[in-house]
Amino acid sequence: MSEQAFPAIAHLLRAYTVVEERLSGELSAVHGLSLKELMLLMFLEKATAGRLSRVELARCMHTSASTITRQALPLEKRGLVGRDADERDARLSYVVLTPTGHQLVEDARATFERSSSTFFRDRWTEEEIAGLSELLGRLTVSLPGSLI
Amino acid sequence: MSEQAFPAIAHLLRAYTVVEERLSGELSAVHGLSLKELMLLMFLEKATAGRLSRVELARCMHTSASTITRQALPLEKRGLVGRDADERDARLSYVVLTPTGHQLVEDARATFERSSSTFFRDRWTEEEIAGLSELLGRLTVSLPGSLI
DNA sequence: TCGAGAAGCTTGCAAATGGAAGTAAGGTGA
DNA sequence: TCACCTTACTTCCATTTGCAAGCTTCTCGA
Repeated sequence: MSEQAFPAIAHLLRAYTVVEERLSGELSAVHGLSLKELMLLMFLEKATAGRLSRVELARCMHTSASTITRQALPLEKRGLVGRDADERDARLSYVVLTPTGHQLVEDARATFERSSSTFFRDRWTEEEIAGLSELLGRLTVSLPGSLI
Repeated sequence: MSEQAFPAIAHLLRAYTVVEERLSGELSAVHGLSLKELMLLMFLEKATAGRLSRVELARCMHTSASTITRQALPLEKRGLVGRDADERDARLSYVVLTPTGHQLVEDARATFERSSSTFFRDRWTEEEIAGLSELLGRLTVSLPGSLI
């Protein structure tokens, strides 16, 4: 059993709350999007044809299907996503990125990137940031839902 | 602006959801505690005299005072924490760890440590885990609420 | 001493979320 | 073909949480 695992995980939990707080505030102020809404849109952008079924989205976001149903509703009302039916399987209803949504993702991603880099402004070399990214990526390498 | 900041933060967000999911499940099954409840108890254990006021706890947990009020209630009913008044300031009501609570924290911390180490079971050297811990610690070094 | 403002805590209300249940549709084996 | 099961999605209910409002107590300056 690792000696360093506990402090590493404890730091991860604390780092998350801080990162989530700052990113959410910035995104909400600049684009009127919550962090989770942007994540949803970015998963759509990354998907082929810019669309995913609701269960696929739930798996990407590590959340429940009912949450996706409700998170997509306000995005649909804002015209950022649409609703596509599958020709073969009438159970499926895809969430599809609209051109408006695509544009907003591009803008919000820039905000995300700018805000992300502020966490590392002081005393971080590019190699250290890349190292952190690589280590964190290894923690989740086998799981669905990567945006990278 | 850093090139690697975005992937690093994206990985951090994803790693958190996975870690939180597994830790919460394990702690809930073994000790009937949520992850946040255990964090609260561990902050008390770390504090001098095993007690903190509700606003101090809120700052440690990066949450609101009302949340602390409500999170402490079930712990109080289970006899894990008690309620202490301040002799000087009648506004303050400390949350104080009971002997029962202290024992449970010890047990649950062992579960936490064992579960934490499972994330690193494959292909991680002790140096890499320590490196990840150090980098994540640097992200939050200036903020309150460290358990380390 | 007294009044204004700040601080600590609790409560009411609204929003987000997960799980269970319900509905509709697809797949499968006899 | 047709029961039976599974899957996708939605809705209901309970839980968690933050913010605003309210109450009590403390502090500070006139």
